[in-house]
Amino acid sequence: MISFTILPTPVGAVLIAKRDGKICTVSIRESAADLERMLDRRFPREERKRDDALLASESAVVSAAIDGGGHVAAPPLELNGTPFQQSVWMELLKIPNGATRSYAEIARAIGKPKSTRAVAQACGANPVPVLVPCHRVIRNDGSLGGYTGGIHIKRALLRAEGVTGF
DNA sequence: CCGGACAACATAG
DNA sequence: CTATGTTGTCCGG
Repeated sequence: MISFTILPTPVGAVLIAKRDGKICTVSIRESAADLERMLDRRFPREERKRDDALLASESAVVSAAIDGGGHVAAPPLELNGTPFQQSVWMELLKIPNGATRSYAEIARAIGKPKSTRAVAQACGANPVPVLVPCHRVIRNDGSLGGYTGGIHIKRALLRAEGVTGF
């Protein structure tokens, strides 16, 4: 059973889904309809129910994070993935609000300095964007790199955190 | 500065 | 096994 909520934000419609008391998905799309479709793909044959009240506190955290300045502790996350992906996501959680890292730095941090590109893939596979700050990972040369759903979202998130120079 | 070639690697199909 | 990608480095223009 998946409980979810949808909230409007400056970067688009955001869906937050919870299962067994932990956040399993955060998704940013143009419209609520796109989000519903995303749920169909990611959780086929899984009972889903919208419950805004249940996800009220999480909504506040995500909204604060998107607007910047939010410093509420991240809620429990359900991070299912390969061992490699999990190590990358754990590393991303260590990046302070307003700071950035390069893909190469993350690769070094997890002990696999040559896996920079694989790190980028793991970022793209992050099921919980915003809460796991994959948007704080940029290129070595200072350019933004890419972002699932569009770099405009990545730009907006970074700018909201006060990151400059891009 | 800009484009092209290529190395390196986890994942998906 | 092959293709791909949120990279990085090197080499010519």
